Amino acid sequence: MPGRRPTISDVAHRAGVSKGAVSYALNNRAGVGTATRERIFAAAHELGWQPSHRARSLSTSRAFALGLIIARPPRLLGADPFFPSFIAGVETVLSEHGRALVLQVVPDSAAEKAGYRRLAAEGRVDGVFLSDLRHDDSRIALLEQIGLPTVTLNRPDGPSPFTAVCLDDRPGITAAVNHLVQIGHTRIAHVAGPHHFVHGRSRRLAYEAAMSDAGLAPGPVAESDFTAAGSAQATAELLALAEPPTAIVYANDLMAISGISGARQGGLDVPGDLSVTGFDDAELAAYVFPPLTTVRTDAYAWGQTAARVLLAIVDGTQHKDVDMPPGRFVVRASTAPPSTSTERQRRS
Amino acid sequence: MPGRRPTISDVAHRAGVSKGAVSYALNNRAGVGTATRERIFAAAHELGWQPSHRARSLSTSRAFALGLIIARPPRLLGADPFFPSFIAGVETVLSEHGRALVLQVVPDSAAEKAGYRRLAAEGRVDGVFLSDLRHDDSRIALLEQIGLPTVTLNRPDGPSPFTAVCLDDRPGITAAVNHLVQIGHTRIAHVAGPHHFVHGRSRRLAYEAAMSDAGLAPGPVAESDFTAAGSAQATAELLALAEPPTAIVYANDLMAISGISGARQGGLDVPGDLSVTGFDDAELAAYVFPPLTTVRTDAYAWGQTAARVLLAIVDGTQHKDVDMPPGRFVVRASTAPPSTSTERQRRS
DNA sequence: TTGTATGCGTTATCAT
DNA sequence: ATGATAACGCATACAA
Repeated sequence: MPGRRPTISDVAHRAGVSKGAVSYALNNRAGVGTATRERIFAAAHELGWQPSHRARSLSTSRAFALGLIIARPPRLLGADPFFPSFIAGVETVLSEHGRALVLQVVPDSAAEKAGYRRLAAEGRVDGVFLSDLRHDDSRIALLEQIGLPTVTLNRPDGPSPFTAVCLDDRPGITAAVNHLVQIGHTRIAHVAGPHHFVHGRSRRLAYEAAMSDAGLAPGPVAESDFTAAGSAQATAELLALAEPPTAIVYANDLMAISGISGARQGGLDVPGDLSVTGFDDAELAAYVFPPLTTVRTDAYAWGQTAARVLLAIVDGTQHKDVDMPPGRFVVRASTAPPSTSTERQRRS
Repeated sequence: MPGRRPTISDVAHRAGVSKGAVSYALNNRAGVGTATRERIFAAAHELGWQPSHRARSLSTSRAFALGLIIARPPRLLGADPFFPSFIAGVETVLSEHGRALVLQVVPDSAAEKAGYRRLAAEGRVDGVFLSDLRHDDSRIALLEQIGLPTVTLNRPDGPSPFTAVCLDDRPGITAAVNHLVQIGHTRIAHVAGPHHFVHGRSRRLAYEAAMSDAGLAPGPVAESDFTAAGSAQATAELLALAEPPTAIVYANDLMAISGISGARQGGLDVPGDLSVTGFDDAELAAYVFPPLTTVRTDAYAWGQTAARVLLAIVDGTQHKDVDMPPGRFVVRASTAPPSTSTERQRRS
């Protein structure tokens, strides 16, 4: 039989035992004597046998794969450093466990739901990561109904039967506001992500709380969409106010970088006339001008942990929620004390 | 039989025919009479039957999935807008065809090879996309030996049995150089990607050819690594030369943006003292200061085409190489005529 | 057209 | 406790 890959029957034949025995032995399960077990191992090794993933999948009704669906306009996807890093983290764990990652990228939420249905119906995956949580997220109910094991990235704001792996973004935002307050800013604005995203909302709330805690009225908030284009518009609006902010806390780096450019385009100096903070600490953040003060989050580690938790759940283990260490605030050169108010007035 | 999903046998039973007949009917193949065919369709519909992906996989020895392995340091992955867009394009096609994408992210080339072996050995995928081609790419031989159907993104510089889907980056680079020459630059440098990458090399060669064609000696070239950090160093080296360039053609946007910052950090004005061009046209390119003159490539369309071609190949169709329309040169504000030489001398 | 064998590993059942 | 046997899952190919 040249070329044909050896099957479990071949191994059984060679070892002079039954298929069943081989299966038990190779899966390290009781019911096989030590001597036979060794004979089976030897035979398997000599034949170069390795299990057929497909046959295994069929007989165990498992996919040995996990799924991730990303719902974003494709062109914008590239701008966000989160997913690639997250996926890389997931991968390191999955590959150790012989699991694969099935990835889907869809343009909108409707396609996303169809995607989950399909992954489940076809049995492509044993579980999924649920990211970019939304306010009153309808995907929770869908996944529960489908019965697909799920790990959510952060905690949904509604009821959820799923384990959550969380990376609290509030401390980072709080640190940013506190830093700005400490160096003398009082008119601190926020460019938020969409409020229908849990992380858009939670960062905004953290900003508002930190402002209040500092005895300041939460300044103007412009809701944007995490994109550079959206930020350009939001920033322009804020800077056009009668009393423009002296500092802006952005909900991610991409918007912050775009914001810096917008300010400069408008003739402002950063950080002289406007301080800026970001969130994520993308690679580029340290290499823009001025280097961006931001919050470093470890998406890679998040991916690793989420993968481990989901694997455990898929294997039937209960798992309680996990909290990742929150992001660390990194001060670079895009923040500085505000110029004196007379100077500001002259400019605006 | 509550809860159990209907099998092909159930359908056969209900329609009063054999399993085989059902299979033929449902796959629209000859050998089933019209009347029976309709009976079978009705039965399948009533039972809500849908084919089991796993059983199909086993019996057809196909995975109904395609693979992509990305070998990059995870943290840097997020910076490059190419893969997310490419993947999104791939996905749109695959989902139409009921195929999945299996993604692997690995830190280095050794892990990548192991990855291909595993995908093939486990029969996880029916074919793969080969990206980030390298000079004398050893993966070609590996994939050929494994016998995994493959589509390469761009043409390898060695012999290759695989179909290539190409997006020529040379016209874009040529356009960038020509543009700079036209507005008066003569000392035009290049920050290249690693030469062991085909696209690092080809962009450099295009730069050199364009310079020669313009009657200019190809200026200094700094080989870098496509990252912001690498670019910062390369840019610093170029600007420290006795005769620093008045313009730099970068091999990608990320390096260009970092380069702009580096120049500004060094007290130079962009584009006043230094013109800069990029490559990719990432979303951010239009929203940095100054907005980046660059080459827009359509990674999304590239992904779609590559997916279609690979699907055809996997289905047994021969396919000849495909050429995508090359990137379009987009002029923004990071390029301008050079300042007079006296002004430059004063600065340097 | 139909019945049956095939692909492959897992697992429940049975005999020792 | 150890091992054999057979059923299972499901679509497809092929002989009947």
